[in-house]
Amino acid sequence: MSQQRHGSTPGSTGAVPAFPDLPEATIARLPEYLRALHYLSESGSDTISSEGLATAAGVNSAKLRKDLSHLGSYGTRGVGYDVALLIDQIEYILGLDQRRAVCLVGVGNLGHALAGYDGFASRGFRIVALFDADPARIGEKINGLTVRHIDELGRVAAEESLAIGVIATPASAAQAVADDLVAAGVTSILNFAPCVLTVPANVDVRKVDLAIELQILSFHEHRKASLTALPGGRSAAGNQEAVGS
Amino acid sequence: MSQQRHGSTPGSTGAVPAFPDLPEATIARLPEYLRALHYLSESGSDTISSEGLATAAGVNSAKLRKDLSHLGSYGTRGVGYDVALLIDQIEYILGLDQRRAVCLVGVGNLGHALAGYDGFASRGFRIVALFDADPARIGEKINGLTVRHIDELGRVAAEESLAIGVIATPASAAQAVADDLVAAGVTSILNFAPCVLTVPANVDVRKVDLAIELQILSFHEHRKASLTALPGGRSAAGNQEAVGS
DNA sequence: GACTGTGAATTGCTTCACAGCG
DNA sequence: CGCTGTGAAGCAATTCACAGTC
Repeated sequence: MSQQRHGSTPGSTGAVPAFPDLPEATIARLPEYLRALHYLSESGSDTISSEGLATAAGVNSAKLRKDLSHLGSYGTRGVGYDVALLIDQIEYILGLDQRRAVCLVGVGNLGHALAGYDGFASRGFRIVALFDADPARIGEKINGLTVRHIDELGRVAAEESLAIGVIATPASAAQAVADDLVAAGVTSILNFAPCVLTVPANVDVRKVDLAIELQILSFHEHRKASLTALPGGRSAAGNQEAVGS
Repeated sequence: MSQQRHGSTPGSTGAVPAFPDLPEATIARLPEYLRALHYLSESGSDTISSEGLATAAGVNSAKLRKDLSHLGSYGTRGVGYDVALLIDQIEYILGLDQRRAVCLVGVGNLGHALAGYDGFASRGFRIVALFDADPARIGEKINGLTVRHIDELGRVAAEESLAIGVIATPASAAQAVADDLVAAGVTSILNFAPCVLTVPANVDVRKVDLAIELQILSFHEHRKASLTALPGGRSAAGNQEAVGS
């Protein structure tokens, strides 16, 4: 797949494709651009302007251009971006061409839904194993995968070169599961349990807390209500915010 | 991203408790502080230092103190914060004392899980209605609620003073559902569908895209892999990031 | 002495505005 | 002429460091 130069690390001797040093905020938006690009691609667009792509991704065009400029120069002045080329570039940067193996721990209410979510498979990931600690759940089949006991994690991780784990257990179990994942060599964790995880410095954790998202909206409701109660009732708009840090 | 400030309008005459003008970043962290405080409260702590609370919430103490200072002065120098008092304050600011009514549209795979998620009920919300467009799903009972046809949304919204809606439909249906919600008077939307929604300026949208979270982790995996392949193998740590904008 | 609250310094992100290219 | 790529300006969030308070 792609060749690639830019963003060489200070001491890089240039043999290995040095990894571009992207701002976190940009990284968090690349997946959204990718989604928009796939959509445009399916709609038959071969090229797209920064303005058009920005609209499809819900950002403004200056931000989009700056973000993409960090990846290198993949646009054509006077024309726009080549949709297919940009898709390849972003997928390469995100490491999606590798179809990473993901395991899911905790097959309760939410875990069940995640195990059956086809968005993972269609967007670059393979769920390769489901784990739970509850004996009653072991052996259950979900979407072609059998739920195994958490003790088997180490063995499966070795076989599948698991790098990403998803935690969908209750908060009380999450830290122990995170420890198990780390011990099994997992270096990225997506945590749905409402708690903070402690992990070694080389492990990345992202947290999604559904109640927190609602609470943030609740704040804005509260604010809007108190504003309309006031004299200068401006139409007072907050708007589309995407999750990401 | 929300453009546009909140907070007291220039001419506010101050009769109504003017709404504090909090930075977005602070707002997004308040729910996490609240969760940590409830945890500490259950563990029997009556007071907590900024250091202790920061650790429990996964942030550093300077940030926490600055965040809380925006709410007013609820700490005692030399001692720390009163846990119960701070819980009340944050719940008030977030508008959680009102136990807001929430409806959920789309009772598929993910919607099912959300409907059954007790974290909503336990953290300030009442799910009061479930909707779907698929006739086969109408009438189904989940967690004591009956799935209704989306056409009933307007009537239910009026009865329950619905302000928040959750969209868990496929992307193809999401915009139409958003339009219906807006028409029914909903002014805050939590969107799980992988697409950008267009809504009036007074409506807030937050988006959660599960595949995007994994893709961000995938990027970090890719980066870590390419770094360890390089000479100066720094221990290269990114770490705990919470979702929020 | 311990710990909060906060100005000042810093870092990072976004937006502007335009030069440069196709 | 249209549109990208980017320095420079502007803004927001984080961190520092310490004065103020209990």
